[in-house]
Amino acid sequence: MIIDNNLIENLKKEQLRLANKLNLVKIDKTIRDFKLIVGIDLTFIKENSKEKGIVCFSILKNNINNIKIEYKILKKEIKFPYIPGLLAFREYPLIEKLFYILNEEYKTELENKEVLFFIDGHGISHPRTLGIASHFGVKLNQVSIGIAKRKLFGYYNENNLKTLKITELYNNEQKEKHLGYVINTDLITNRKILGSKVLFISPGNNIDCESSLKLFIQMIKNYNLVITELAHNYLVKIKNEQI
DNA sequence: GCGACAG
DNA sequence: ATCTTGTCGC
Ligand SMILES: [Mg+2]
Repeated sequence: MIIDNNLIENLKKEQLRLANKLNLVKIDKTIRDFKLIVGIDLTFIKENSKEKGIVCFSILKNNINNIKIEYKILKKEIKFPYIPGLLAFREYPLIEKLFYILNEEYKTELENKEVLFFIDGHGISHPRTLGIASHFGVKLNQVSIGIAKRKLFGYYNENNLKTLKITELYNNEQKEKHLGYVINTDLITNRKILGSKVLFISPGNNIDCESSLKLFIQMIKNYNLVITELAHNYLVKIKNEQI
């Protein structure tokens, strides 16, 4: 696929248009109040000299005294390249397809926003406050949070991260806009998460920074897992199996 | 012009 | 993200 500057500019405008619809609000619910927690990640393969993406939803079903995890995957050709800041245009179309399959099974829960989505990538911690987690949350009007392993955009205090194991991420040195948090995984667990010692947590949509952090930590404390990591590991597994 | 730059 | 051998640490 050939990407000219004109297309890039139009896609950036599309991001600004979607960013106007962001709804960054406090959520008083705890992690246990959500019927489902869904982790989203993708992997890529070459098949018949075509690049294909495989998306995985890891779905934690939180019934009373009964926690179950199931997986859904979908494979499709991907034509759009990876461009920093435009990740959603590569990965979101496939995510959306699997979302509509999920919607057949959990229509009510999704309509009532009783599903919490964690997406591998940034939320509002993005040059136009529209990382893939926000793109997803705005287009589908769902509650979403971004979990990224590396910084894309913003400023934070390295010393605070080192000493406090957590620090806030802002759009600039003047701290005009709070975009999320940078966490050293030592804060919550003694292991790396998704192969990383540092994670960037930011709101996708229908949630604010503080609630995003709260629910992320509650997920780890209550269920002893990071849901996007389950999706990631599942993809690694099926990739190794099919040869 | 140069560095930064999710997955 | 993917490719990919040896190598370091528990
Ligand atoms: Mg990923």
